[in-house]
Amino acid sequence: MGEQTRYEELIRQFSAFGAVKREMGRILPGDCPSGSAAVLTLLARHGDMRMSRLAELLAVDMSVTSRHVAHVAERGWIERSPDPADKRSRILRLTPAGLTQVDELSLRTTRILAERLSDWSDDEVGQLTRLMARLRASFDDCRTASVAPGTTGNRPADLPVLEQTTRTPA
Amino acid sequence: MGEQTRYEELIRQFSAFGAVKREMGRILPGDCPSGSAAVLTLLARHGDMRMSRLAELLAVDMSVTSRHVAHVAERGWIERSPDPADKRSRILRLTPAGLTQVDELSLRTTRILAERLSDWSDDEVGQLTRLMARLRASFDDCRTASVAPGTTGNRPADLPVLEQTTRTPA
DNA sequence: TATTGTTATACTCTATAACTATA
DNA sequence: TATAGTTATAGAGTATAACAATA
Repeated sequence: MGEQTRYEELIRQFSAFGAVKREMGRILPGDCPSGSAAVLTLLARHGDMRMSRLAELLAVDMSVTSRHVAHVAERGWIERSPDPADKRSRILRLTPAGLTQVDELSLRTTRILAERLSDWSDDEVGQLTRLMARLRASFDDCRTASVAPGTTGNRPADLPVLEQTTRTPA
Repeated sequence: MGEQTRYEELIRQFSAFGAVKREMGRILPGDCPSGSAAVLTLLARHGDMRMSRLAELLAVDMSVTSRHVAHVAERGWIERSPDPADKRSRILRLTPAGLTQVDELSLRTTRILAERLSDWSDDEVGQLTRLMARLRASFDDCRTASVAPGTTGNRPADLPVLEQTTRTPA
């Protein structure tokens, strides 16, 4: 029973998180919605990559990735060059203009967080970051585990090996 | 510089949280999408209320609330009775069928969390819950603060007075 | 035959604005 | 005149399925 209640409270916070997400979205540049911002940010962090890898990092279907990528390509923020190793694939690369856009995004999001979380300690920000990373990992693990061994399921490839802190992954 | 990096990592987790949200959404009943589920859950938790109060708790525009409410009303999960005190308003109340639906939702969401978070300690679940609640409060506070004093901005009325733990709200 | 990527279609959530009824 | 709520419209994100090109 206590377990049930505990999860229900967590679920309520999941639902309420949408308000935070929307608030963050409001400060984005007009022609760079959250989908585009995610593409640019991941390319800046992980470097050049193929569509399929980006879809994996975004954890969305490749059709969705394709649309986001088309949007940022139209604005000159990325280039799509053919992959010499596999002519079906395209290599995505951030352009100088794209890098500028990434800096702008970083500036805006950092600014709003610094404002909203002004009374949070460094440790608290770190705790939330770590727990949310672990939450995603917990969901990813289950997904890959149920995809059937051998299949190319989505891996939590973005996770920079964050310590599991209190517990070992069993 | 370290502050910038810290926030950027948190933002990345915000973005990645969408995958968790979508995964949770997949296990909902076909005719009860997340918007409807949120309405039912809030009514079960807080009791009868008016549209405006529900919009406040959902932290979305009342036009959005109106649509969600219409959806659950069409399915017989809630009743809308006129407010004797103000004929413009309607009082929303969960029906027995609505309560059954809430139980079903609770069952499904609790089950998936118990599965995915099987290796989380009670303390870790509590920490994440508390930090996400505080995150929302931090964003809500700023919003009400900038709405201009006296205006009816959205209050964090859902927050069950969770302890601010490490720090006092200043 | 399987995989990479694109496109068409459809659904959900959201906000803005116009509108009705009541305060 | 201001507020509670509804509805119309538009924009963003996502998934499924059909399709093209290549492996």
